[in-house]
Amino acid sequence: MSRKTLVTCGLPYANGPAHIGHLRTYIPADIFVRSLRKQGRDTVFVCGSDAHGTPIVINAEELGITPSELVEKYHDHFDQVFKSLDIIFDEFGSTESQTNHNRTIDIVNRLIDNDHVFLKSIELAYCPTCGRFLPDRYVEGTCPDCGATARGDECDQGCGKHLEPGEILEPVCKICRSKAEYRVQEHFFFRLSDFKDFLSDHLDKLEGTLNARNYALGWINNELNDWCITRNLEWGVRFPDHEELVVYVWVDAPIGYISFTEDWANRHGIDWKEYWMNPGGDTDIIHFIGGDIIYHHCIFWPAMLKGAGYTLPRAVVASGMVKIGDKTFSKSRGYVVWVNDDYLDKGFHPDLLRYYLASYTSHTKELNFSWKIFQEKVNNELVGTLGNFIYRTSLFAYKNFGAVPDGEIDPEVVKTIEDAKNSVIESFNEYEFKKGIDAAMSLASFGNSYFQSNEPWKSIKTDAPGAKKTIRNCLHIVKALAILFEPAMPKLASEAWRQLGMESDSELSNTPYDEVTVEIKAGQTLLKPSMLFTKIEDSKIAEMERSLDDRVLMATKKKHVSFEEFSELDIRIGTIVQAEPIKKSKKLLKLMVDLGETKARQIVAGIAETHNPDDLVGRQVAVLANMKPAKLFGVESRGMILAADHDGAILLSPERKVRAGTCVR
RNA sequence: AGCGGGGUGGGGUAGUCAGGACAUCCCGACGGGCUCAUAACCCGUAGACCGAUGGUUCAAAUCCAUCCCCCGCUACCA
Repeated sequence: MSRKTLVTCGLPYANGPAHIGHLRTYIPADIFVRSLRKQGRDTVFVCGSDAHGTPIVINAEELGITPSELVEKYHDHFDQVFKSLDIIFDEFGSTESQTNHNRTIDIVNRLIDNDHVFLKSIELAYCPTCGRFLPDRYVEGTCPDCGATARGDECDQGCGKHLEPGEILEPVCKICRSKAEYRVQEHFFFRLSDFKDFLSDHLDKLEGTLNARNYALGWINNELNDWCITRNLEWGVRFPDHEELVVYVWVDAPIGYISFTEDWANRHGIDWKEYWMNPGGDTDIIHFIGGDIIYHHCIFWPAMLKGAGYTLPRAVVASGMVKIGDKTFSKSRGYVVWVNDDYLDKGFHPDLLRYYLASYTSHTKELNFSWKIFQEKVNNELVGTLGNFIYRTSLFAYKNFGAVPDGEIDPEVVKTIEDAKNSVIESFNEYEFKKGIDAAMSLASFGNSYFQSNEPWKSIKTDAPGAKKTIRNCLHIVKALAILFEPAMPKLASEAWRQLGMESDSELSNTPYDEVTVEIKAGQTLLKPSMLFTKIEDSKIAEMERSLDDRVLMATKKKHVSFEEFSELDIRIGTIVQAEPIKKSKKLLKLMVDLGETKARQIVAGIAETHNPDDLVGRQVAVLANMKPAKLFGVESRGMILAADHDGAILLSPERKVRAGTCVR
């Protein structure tokens, strides 16, 4: 009896649509699952919506709907997107479900019973203006450790450390921007510090990608802070016996992995405990996640499972982030490619995106999305190499024979297919998706080469049996290609399979890898071949690039201002009378500027990288004189020097010398 | 300045954890071939002292140390 495998994907947060960054995790996970099944492994694949947490509450409030309605909307959206891309979960649930609530309560109770939870009074940020406690990401302030601006429950911009409520200094309410205050509250804590030795052990054995393990190992060398696991919120899973508290979203979210398995198992009359309450049993749990939630999956989650007596994951596979034009994805700045609006709705085939995302670079590396490279990969690799080989072979066979001709299968072909198969299996099993796809692609290259060197178009006129043999070999390779490419491109591989006259489409996904060694049946009727892959036109790519540019432009576009509003700005010409660097600062200069006032103004300007202080003295520049005074590097600045912003600062000067203090309008 | 991610032929990228013989693949350049195929495909040529320096080793892109540069976020770009 073979081992059972449970594969999970990090839960999409149900408060916004899917972008291609999400897919970096889900597509490889789906490839992995399909590949396991092709090896005959008993595999379950679950995922679901992350439904709780404050952002959903706030978002729903703004839309005038209930959190539940909002969650349902995006849950359906993700469900549709995943299906469109052939990412097929056995269960796609929601952490809002009753099963998840029950499971969460069970685990929390077990943690309490096992003495891993304690009560403590802490100070919590409370916004007097909004009239509510501000959990997590609605508090902004300073990280107590590194001094960077920290938001939410982690110092996301600075040291990356997880922060407890109340740790952030100088809290500000992010919703209304007013100053928050700390109030004392009683909350429950999970004693993570108890698990240090256990985690050290666990991480040693943890499989998956190195980025996940190394990141986590780095953490457990430091002090492990206990986690506050309750929040003052209405929306979420009620903490046992405490009506006013809800468990922290990072407690009930991963528990979704369990409850989704439960729901799936119950539907199929299977005991879910075989997967989750059977430590040391014959089940492997593998988590696919984005690189941004490694801490939660490698530290917090295993400790929780251990503390509650559940089965631990065997592997954590963390994907690299997706960027656009070297910029981090950002909705607000327009750097985003939506799966529906920008891809599927534009008529692109889902398999092309699957191929591109999985084969562009290593799974753990950053992927810089580019329409241009997407086009290159599709046109050269998919169309030029794979598509062309399949098409030239099928068409030649169909036109000349109408069926699979007879002829001996070449030992060289057998060997090459066997090697490709082994390489594909091994690579996918090691989460090396690019490597696996490249191995399959090199079989297509071999096919082209084989076709070319055997010249069946010549031999058919002089040596019919020779031509038949060549074509049967090529068709045999096509069959192997369909099988090997099915995990990465299920739809197109199935189409190739169908055109070969193999059994029905749906069966390709159940066809084991080993089928590649079974010789294609001579005499099998071939269907009229059609082109599987078509080139993407330059104009289409130009259109996509333009729409991305437009979005960035829209995002940075400023609103109209009235003349009155403009008049609020006091812009004047000033003469620089003194300039000196600010110590310890690379970019800043301290300037004294004559604005026609009795005393020169002290202004700090970020132009040190482009301008030499000595060259500035005597120059006239445009100055925003009523800029609110601020301290930079401890130096007061009372104004702002205006400059064109292009590869550094290009100062604005009047056409000819004017009196200092002359108004600009 | 802090944190994170990178520096491999003209562009992109593999290989770095487990060090080894001509450094991978895609594009681009150049030359040839072929015509079954989606001007495709096949063959060949040129092009990289693997960011720098030092170390470990019989052997380093790969391990160690130091440094430089680029990108992202943040900070002090007022």
